[in-house]
Amino acid sequence: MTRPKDLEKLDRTKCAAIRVIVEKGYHGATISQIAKEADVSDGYLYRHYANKADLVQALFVENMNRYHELIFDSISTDEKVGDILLSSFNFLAGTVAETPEVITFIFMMDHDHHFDFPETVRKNFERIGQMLRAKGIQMGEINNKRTVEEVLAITFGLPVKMLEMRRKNIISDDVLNVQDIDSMVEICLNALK
Amino acid sequence: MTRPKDLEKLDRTKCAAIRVIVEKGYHGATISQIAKEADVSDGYLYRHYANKADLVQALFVENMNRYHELIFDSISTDEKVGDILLSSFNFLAGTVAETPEVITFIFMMDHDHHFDFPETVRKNFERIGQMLRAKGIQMGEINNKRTVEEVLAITFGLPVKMLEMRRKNIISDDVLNVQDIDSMVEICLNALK
Amino acid sequence: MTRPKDLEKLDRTKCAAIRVIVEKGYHGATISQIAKEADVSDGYLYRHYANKADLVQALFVENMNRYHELIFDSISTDEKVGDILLSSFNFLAGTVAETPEVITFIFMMDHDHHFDFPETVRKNFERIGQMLRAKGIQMGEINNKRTVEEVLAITFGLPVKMLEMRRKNIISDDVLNVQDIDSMVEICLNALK
Amino acid sequence: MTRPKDLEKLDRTKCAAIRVIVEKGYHGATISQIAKEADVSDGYLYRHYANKADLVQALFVENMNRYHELIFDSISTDEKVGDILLSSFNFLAGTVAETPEVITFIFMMDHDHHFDFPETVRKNFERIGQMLRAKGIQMGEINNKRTVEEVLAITFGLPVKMLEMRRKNIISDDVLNVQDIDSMVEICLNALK
DNA sequence: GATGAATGAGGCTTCATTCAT
DNA sequence: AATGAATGAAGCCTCATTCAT
Repeated sequence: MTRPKDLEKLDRTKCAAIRVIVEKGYHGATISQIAKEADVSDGYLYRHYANKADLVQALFVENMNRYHELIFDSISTDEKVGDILLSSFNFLAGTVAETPEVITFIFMMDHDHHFDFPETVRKNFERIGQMLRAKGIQMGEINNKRTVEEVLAITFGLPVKMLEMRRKNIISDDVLNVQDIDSMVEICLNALK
Repeated sequence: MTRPKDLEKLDRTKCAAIRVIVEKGYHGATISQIAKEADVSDGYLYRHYANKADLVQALFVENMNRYHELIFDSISTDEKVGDILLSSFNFLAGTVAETPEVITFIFMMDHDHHFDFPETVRKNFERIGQMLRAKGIQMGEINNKRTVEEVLAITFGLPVKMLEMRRKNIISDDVLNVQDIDSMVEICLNALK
Repeated sequence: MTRPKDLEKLDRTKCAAIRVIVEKGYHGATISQIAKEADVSDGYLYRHYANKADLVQALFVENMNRYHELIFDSISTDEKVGDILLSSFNFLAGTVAETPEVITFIFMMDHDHHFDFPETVRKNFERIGQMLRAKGIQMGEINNKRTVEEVLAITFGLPVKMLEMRRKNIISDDVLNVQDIDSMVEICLNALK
Repeated sequence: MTRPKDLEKLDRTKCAAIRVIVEKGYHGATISQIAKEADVSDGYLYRHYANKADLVQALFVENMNRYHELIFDSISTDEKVGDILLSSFNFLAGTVAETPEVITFIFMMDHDHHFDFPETVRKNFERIGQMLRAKGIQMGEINNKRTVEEVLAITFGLPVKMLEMRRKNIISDDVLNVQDIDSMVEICLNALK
């Protein structure tokens, strides 16, 4: 698509898109409302994304990549899986604190059965699962009975689910604190054994 | 009193609704297609449900209640949390085998941020969480540091996430077998400690 | 598409469609304006035609078939090509007098390079050309050097062009009279020799 | 004074415009695509033509004038209508061979009911019709019963129709050869008698 | 009760045109 | 003069909902 002349304008649009999608859902969010909230014309969106689906895909990939880069970094520097989980959960908690819409947006798309999950993101997930499992087994943190699938469900799916439950106020609606994060790490490490 | 003939008709409609919603998503599913698949008129749906959202709510509540009843039964008869989890996972696996759409439907609605989660279902979840936690602590299966929220995330959210990952073929696409279920029980019990 | 309950309503819509298309052109004509002129909802059109292009195709086929049926009838009853041409031109002139939009509509579509000319209509044209040529050669009215293509250009294209020139007021804007028709027959017969 | 460089640029634009319009139709052709194909900016077009309609008008007039000049030349030098028709058809056939888009473009505009036919072109046509008729009657080639309208329909409309039928592959899709041209002259002369 | 034809608001998307650079 | 990013009006089409039969 077209290279934006005004980067701030495109950023405004991306934020507005995520905000509106989180508020109204993928189908509930309209291009017009996103444009309006970003103080941009409807047509502007189509100069940067081919269509609504493409816009959402791009936002998803961009934000997932940010998270996956952090995980890859952590995997390459940290010795123990516990430390990697700590980095991961801190990142998630930090994002929840700063831009909660972004995390919710990721959750929404991740759980939307009709969202076309991008292959690159899927591949990164698989690699992370394999690397975590290998390192965990080596360091005695993961039972080698655990499959890659289970490792991912425990280390990504479970925390995500807990954040989502918070957001939905199913039980409590407090913000995540340090103790919550330690608790999540402990739970995950237990589950992996 | 509903006549048998009519009950069969309504059942056809419910099944068609779940089938179409799972296939196309909430917004992708149209009243016309549901009616067509059920061999029923569009108007018929509006004689039983106020509107599309109401139809989905009713289907969700009906199916969740079926599951919650089983859990309540299990809680009142089984001694250990491990046995309750086994019942729960067997029920889920059985439903996946018989009518996979139903489980997928539940997942979809549970994760749809814009689905108006029914209060009765929420209440049941909370009670189940409290009862499981109490029993688990009493039987030495659950660390009393675990909150109700965490107990629910571990015993319901995690297995659900794993079933969903299977369905999405993130890592593997085999059907759940006995070993998978035992594995899930083990993971959950570990996580609860 | 759906069988109409109200035939008069569908007719109103067809007439309005042709009227608006002739007035504004295919692209200039909007579904909304057609619906408005027919005193019908926008959605009504989509219950009978898949989309705008389909609507136009259907109208074209319907009207061309009416003309082609007359020609086939005339071919099977009349001895001479001159008589067939007379029938044809009288039909065209009659239609111009009663519902001039219909003829103009046909002309417009026939000359629109981007109109997807229906195969059935094309086939009928080809058959008519072959039959006319055969009969004309047999009756000594057509030089057997004339190809089917030329016969069609002379017997259909030329009169159509003349009607169109009238409509465009290139030279004169009178209505066609008996003398004009005789003149057209004479010109065509000369050209075919 | 326009600079050579700029003239070449404008020519590129004109050719691209005709090419794209022929390929996509008037409404299907977008200013952006024309500009892109001409390797020119969108805005450039608006520095030479007031708007899209004006661009098309100008292209039409320019090309029609080229044709009409030839006809006027031929009328002033050739004795017989048959020779003028030969010149005309040779010119048309030559253009079809060299730049078929130009002829198709003329056809398209000539038959587009919503193209605002330029008065100057209309006037030239009328004059040509009158001159041809006068000369034809004087030389015994045209029956004086033929109106100007008919003369034009026969000498311009009919050949144009035949070229168009070729292009549409209604019957045959060969290129025009010398024999076809002779045939067209013969048909026209017959029709004029 | 049941039907399904009809409605029309509202969504996505296109593209001629403008104007700051 | 030339550019091309940005605009926003307007079009096509969908589909939840209604209501006369």
